[in-house]
Amino acid sequence: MAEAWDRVQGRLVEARRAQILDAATKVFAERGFHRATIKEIARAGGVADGTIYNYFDNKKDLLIGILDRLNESGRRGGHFEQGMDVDFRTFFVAYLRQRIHLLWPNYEVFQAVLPEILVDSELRELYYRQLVLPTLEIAERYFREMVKRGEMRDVDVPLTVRSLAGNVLGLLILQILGDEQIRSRWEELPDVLAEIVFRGLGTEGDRDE
Amino acid sequence: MAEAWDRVQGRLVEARRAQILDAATKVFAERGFHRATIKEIARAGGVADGTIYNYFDNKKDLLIGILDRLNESGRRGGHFEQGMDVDFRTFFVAYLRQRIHLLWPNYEVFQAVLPEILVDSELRELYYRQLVLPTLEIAERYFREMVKRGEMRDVDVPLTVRSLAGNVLGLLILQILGDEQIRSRWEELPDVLAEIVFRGLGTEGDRDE
Amino acid sequence: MAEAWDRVQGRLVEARRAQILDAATKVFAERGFHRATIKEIARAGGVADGTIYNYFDNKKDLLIGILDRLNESGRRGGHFEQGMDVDFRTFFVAYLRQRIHLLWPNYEVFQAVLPEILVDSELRELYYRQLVLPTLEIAERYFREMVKRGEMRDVDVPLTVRSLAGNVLGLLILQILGDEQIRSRWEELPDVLAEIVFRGLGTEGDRDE
Amino acid sequence: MAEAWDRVQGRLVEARRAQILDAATKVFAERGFHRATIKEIARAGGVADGTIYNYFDNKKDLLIGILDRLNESGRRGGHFEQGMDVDFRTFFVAYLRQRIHLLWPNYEVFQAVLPEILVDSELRELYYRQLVLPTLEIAERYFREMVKRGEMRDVDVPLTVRSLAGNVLGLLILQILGDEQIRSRWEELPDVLAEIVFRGLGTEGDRDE
DNA sequence: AATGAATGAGAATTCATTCAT
DNA sequence: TATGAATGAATTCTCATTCAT
Repeated sequence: MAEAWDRVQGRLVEARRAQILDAATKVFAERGFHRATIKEIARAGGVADGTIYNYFDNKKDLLIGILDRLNESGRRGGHFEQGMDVDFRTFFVAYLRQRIHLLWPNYEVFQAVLPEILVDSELRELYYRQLVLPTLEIAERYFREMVKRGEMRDVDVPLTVRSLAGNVLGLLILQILGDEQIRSRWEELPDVLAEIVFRGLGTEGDRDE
Repeated sequence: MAEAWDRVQGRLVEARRAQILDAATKVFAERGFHRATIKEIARAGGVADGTIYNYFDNKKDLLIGILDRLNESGRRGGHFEQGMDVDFRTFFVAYLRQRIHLLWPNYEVFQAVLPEILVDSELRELYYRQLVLPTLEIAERYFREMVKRGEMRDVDVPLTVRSLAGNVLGLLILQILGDEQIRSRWEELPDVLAEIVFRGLGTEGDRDE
Repeated sequence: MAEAWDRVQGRLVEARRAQILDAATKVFAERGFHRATIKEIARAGGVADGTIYNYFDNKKDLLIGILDRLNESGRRGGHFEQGMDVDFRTFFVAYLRQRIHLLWPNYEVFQAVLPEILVDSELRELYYRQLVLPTLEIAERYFREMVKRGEMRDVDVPLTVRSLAGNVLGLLILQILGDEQIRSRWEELPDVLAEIVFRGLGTEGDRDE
Repeated sequence: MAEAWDRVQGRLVEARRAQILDAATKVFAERGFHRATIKEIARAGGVADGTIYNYFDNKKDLLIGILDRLNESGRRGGHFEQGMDVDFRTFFVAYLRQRIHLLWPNYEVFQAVLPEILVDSELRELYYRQLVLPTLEIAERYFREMVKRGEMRDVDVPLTVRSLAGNVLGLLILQILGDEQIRSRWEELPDVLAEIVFRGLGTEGDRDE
């Protein structure tokens, strides 16, 4: 009995937390972390100011909450492990497509979270360790495997992986900055990136060096 | 006479503005725009709080001042126009190297400025229009010329250019996030990027499609 | 139920507003609008600084609040309409007495409010339109009626009315300036004013022109 | 020699003081004492901020300077002493006319000075003792003489004098408040006031009581 | 658990005054 | 004497957080 009650309670608490985090994400994205006020978030979430503090310790904790959800949704997204079976290029395009379709429709979450991450060393570490570094490491392992299998040239794996990750991150920022091309054509990005990465920019002559 | 005096005055004003902007850059990078207080900046710059307001209208104006300096130093940096004579790859690596050597030692300026840019639509537009878009457009013109000359494949110029710009921007952010690899090996980035872009990741087989 | 609660809330809000306005009136009168600080007003009202801003938008809004109360208390005061039945002089003295007994014990409110009104064009208009002009216009209508009825000479109604209003206003200012005679004998003012206005200063001879 | 030099110096100093006080009067009238800044006054007077402090101790001293000039110009204006020869009513109208023609064209000076006088007890006393009280006392003496000579009824001299002074003061304030009637018809005021004061408002019947 | 009024620390900004030139 | 840059005390206002109901 008590267990069942606890489970119901837990659900309610989770629902309320989610409701508040949704509101916080929205308001942070629109106004930025510092300009956003607890009052605004409370109103957006349909609760009272004080209620937020029943679920989160303080304002920054809301940001951490958003990061945690990002973390989870990242975990649920496709991973490099699944790409061991198909050939490299096929998988690479599929992975890029999946990532970009995960990021772009939610770029506001990043707009909400990234500025404060860049500014707060605690958040910076949290984000880097929990989200960025794991992804980089998985990619590195996958790339090394690909090199071993002869599906990829013997590139500098760490920097190459960072270049690719940075590429996506940088394009996301151009999107946030309001670039019209990216805003309207982001769905073409996976193919263009794959094209650059696999065929390079140069004409045939360049390949001979 | 009066002219000479005006010139001396102008120098003094410029020197004082620079002194304050240096301090602001430092403090913004360390603490973020919002956490940074005018008092801190004043102390860091060795002036009184009020003195800052003799040179800048308000706190945000300091950020705009930093952006303006960025704009100028960007103008002084090498440009694509200069690359019309040498072959594409040679120029590309040279250009990347120059850019990265301009950005990396000053990545704190970006750490100071970028978060607030992402959050403030006025700054966002200012930064995008004055710094990002012009660079993109010059690069596009250069790329089109290279395609016409047959030195580059007939790629999607706008998205390709944005991919490359985004790549650098994203790597800069990984640096800000504290990535150890980039922090210690950033000087190798131009060559690695060029390698990816010109030779691609794939083995010979990929090139035949 | 909800209604009842709203009513209770409304009462509490009104009480708190009144409490703050009382404090503001006191401090403004003692120190003047500009020298008065929010801190002083808060302390005088027994609330925290921030609480004031839960009830008023800004410092000037406090002054407007005081004016509004003045407006209301003015409305509750006796009016010329009530004087249509009795003869002119009887009513005039009664009206003067009532007005002066309303103003003098609260001359501090005017000391609080008038200086800033004279200086701020927005307040000036607010005060003139909401308090002065309506009174002048009602008086004008009444005077015209009295002229028509033959109870008053055919005087220049607008300027006469302004002269009488100005007379009271000017005496109030002499009171504020600390004039000892007025301070100690203000209760005699209605009769003295009526005497001047009805019998004039001159001896019988003057009346024949 | 030294004397002549001193005299020239004195003139220069007086001229500079006047120049600054003119500027201060203008700016105080436009913006009010507190909103007016030394910078504005300096600019309006064509001098540097610091120069003002070579002639006046502080900001309030500017106001006292304005009051002193008012005092002097008041002394130069016509006085009750001159009215001993002509009959009361003739003199009264002439005096009112002269006063009003002195005050109205310079009502801005009062707008500059009065609000702060009402608020600052030191200025209040200064103004009252140096300007108001002397005038009241001279008028009282004159009125008593008129009563003695049988040219005036045996009125309550102190309050009557204050009523008349207050009348003018109050009308001046209605002018400052922007009353259209007074603004456009102020030149008629002396006659209207005299009419009220000498003939009263009532019809013949009232005079018999 | 939810509420939202009250709190007061903290920050940006203003501006009278000083003083080195 | 005139200047005007520098100063920093003082003030308004904001808003995260608390807590009595």
